[in-house]
Amino acid sequence: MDKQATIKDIAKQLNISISTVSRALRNATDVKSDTRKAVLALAEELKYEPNRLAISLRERQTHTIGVIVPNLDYVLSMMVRGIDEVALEAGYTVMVCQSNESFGREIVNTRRLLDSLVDGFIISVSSETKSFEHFKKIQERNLPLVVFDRVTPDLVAPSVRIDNEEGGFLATEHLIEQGYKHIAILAGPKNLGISNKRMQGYLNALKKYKIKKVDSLIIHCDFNQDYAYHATKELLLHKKRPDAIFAISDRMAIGAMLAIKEHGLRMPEDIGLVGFNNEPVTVLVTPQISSVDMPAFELGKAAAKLFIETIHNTESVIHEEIVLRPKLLVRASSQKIKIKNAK
Amino acid sequence: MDKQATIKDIAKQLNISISTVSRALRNATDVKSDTRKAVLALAEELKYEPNRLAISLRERQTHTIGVIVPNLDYVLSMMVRGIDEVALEAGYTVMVCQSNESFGREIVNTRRLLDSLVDGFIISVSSETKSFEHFKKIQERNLPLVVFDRVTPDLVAPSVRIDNEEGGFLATEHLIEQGYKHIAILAGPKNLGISNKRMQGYLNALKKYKIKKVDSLIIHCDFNQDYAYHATKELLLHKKRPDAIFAISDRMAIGAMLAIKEHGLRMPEDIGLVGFNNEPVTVLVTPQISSVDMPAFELGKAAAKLFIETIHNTESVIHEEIVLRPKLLVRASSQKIKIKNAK
DNA sequence: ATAATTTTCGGTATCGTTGCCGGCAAGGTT
DNA sequence: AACCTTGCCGGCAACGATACCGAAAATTAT
Repeated sequence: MDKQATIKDIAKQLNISISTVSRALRNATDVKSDTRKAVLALAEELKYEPNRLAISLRERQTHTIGVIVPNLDYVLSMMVRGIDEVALEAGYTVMVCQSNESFGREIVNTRRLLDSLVDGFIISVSSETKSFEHFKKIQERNLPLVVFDRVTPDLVAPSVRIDNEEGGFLATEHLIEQGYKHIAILAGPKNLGISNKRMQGYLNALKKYKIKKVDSLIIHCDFNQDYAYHATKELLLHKKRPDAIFAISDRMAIGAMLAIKEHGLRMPEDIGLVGFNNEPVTVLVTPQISSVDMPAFELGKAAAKLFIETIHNTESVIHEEIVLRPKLLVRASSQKIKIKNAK
Repeated sequence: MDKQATIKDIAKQLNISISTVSRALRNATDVKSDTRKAVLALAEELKYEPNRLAISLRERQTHTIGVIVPNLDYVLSMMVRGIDEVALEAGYTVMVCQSNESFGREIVNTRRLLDSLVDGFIISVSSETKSFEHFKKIQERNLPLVVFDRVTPDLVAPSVRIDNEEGGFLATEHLIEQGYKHIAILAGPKNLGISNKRMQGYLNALKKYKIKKVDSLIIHCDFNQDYAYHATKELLLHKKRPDAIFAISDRMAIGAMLAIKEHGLRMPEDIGLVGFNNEPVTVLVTPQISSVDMPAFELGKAAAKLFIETIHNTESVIHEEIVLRPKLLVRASSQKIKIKNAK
């Protein structure tokens, strides 16, 4: 049972030609119904399965999508699940690679997937990435490339993301409405578009409410809990410490929360906190953390749909840009003004 | 630039035969150094890349590993990262599929990966799975199959896991030593081996300390937070409620914690709690949850190493079984006896 | 019965690559 | 000078499948 049966085995056993067998298995025409029956019966018996490699080699497509993500945290793994869902439905298999937020690893992954002859890419770029040559190589080969979540203007491609600017705005406006005056922002690396957009929303909100932007309240640090923790500790030592923090990810919000607690401050009374992504952990900690909800699963599905669409319109290059709207979920960490008539 | 250059293009341009080009590119022997130089130069210029499909078709192997996991939560995504790490190093690319804890989905995934002609599988079975025919199909084709984390005796294959029995024992013994008397266990579905093993450890500890097993303290529920929450709520309504709970996963421990808090009980004074996996969330909640540490990344690496080993020893069927040892991390949720001279 | 048509099938090329074999020329050995 | 080695290269087959073309067989028309 070691070797898989091939079309040739069937042909030999039935004493007919290979081409006839092939036709009997796929094409409806050009084959007598008796022979077809015989072929199908034997194929069943031998557990014949067409060899995808051979077909792929001929057709020059593998029905495989290369997906590169910076990591597989809660949000991204939800997105991948969305991608998977749609891709499977459309007859595609997904190869997921993690870049671990490393530029070098991203290049290796791209190369590997190109080698594997995937039919195209769905990508979320690493936070370390500042050059996009490796992705442009994909486009030079005329392979479809969809960017999701972490979108950047440096890479022109169909994309799916949420409106990060609006998300940042919602979070900040909410803090302002709650009466916070000195609102800090924990942003990511300066080259990370997603971070810049959220910060732009933050700035827009300040402007709308005529609050002066204070540079020392704008912190750039790595996109993770530890850095956020240390950045917040420093922030709280300022002579005029912030009375609210908008962290552009929940991971960072958690880091901030730990620092705040260590500093003996109460949330939301002494300091307000809003995160981003609405990860499940936000409702597990005390106080629960307000967060901008990210429709991750839907976003993944949209990305895969856009990919399928792109691959079917190989001729007309479309550069669609899908933008989903985020919404703010207010929780204890930022609700200073108690609601009187709560439902 | 649409089509990738092939060996044939090089041959034509240099007016030499295809085989010579092939030899120039790989084999060191049998080709004049002048011609080799010319070939390499032209290959460089045309950005020649060997077509993996053609090679795979010939060699009958794709250098791809199919990985099927029930989900991509923290623990599993760490394991996948470990697998990825080792696989990449060894020249393999990984295709990750999520079964979403669904039996049907697992079958579809297996079939897809078999179709894609992966060289073998590294699998963690879904909690819903009771029949293993789809996996046995893999073995019938003589493809290497390594099972990790969720191992089951129904599927004979090389495997990597932690000693779940020991983990369960450590957790339970610790609770006993802290003076808890009525220790409940939140276990998973009855067909989930990983759960049964941890429960066996729990029973072993009870036996060692001559504590009678009470059936009403043994709860089977689905492997997630919600079910654990509801199960715990019920548990706490018993006339003789438990004074400690061992949850066989941190997710379930979180569910239990929520129910405990809602019930107005204090941890660790009124009730002790120990989880399993040592997910980061355990130190974010209040009180911090004691947990049995799972060396997830290492386990993933070990699984991939075992896979590589298996694939290189195709002749001698090895059924190695690697067991990593867990260790207990004691935190506030279960530390009733305060340590006097803490460091 | 013969011609015209339709059905059914086999042969061949192709996808891109490599392994095997055989051939030819240059150089070395008796 | 006849033989043998070695270096270098091209042709062919094969991996598994399908598309295309033309031919044989079967059917229909004349």
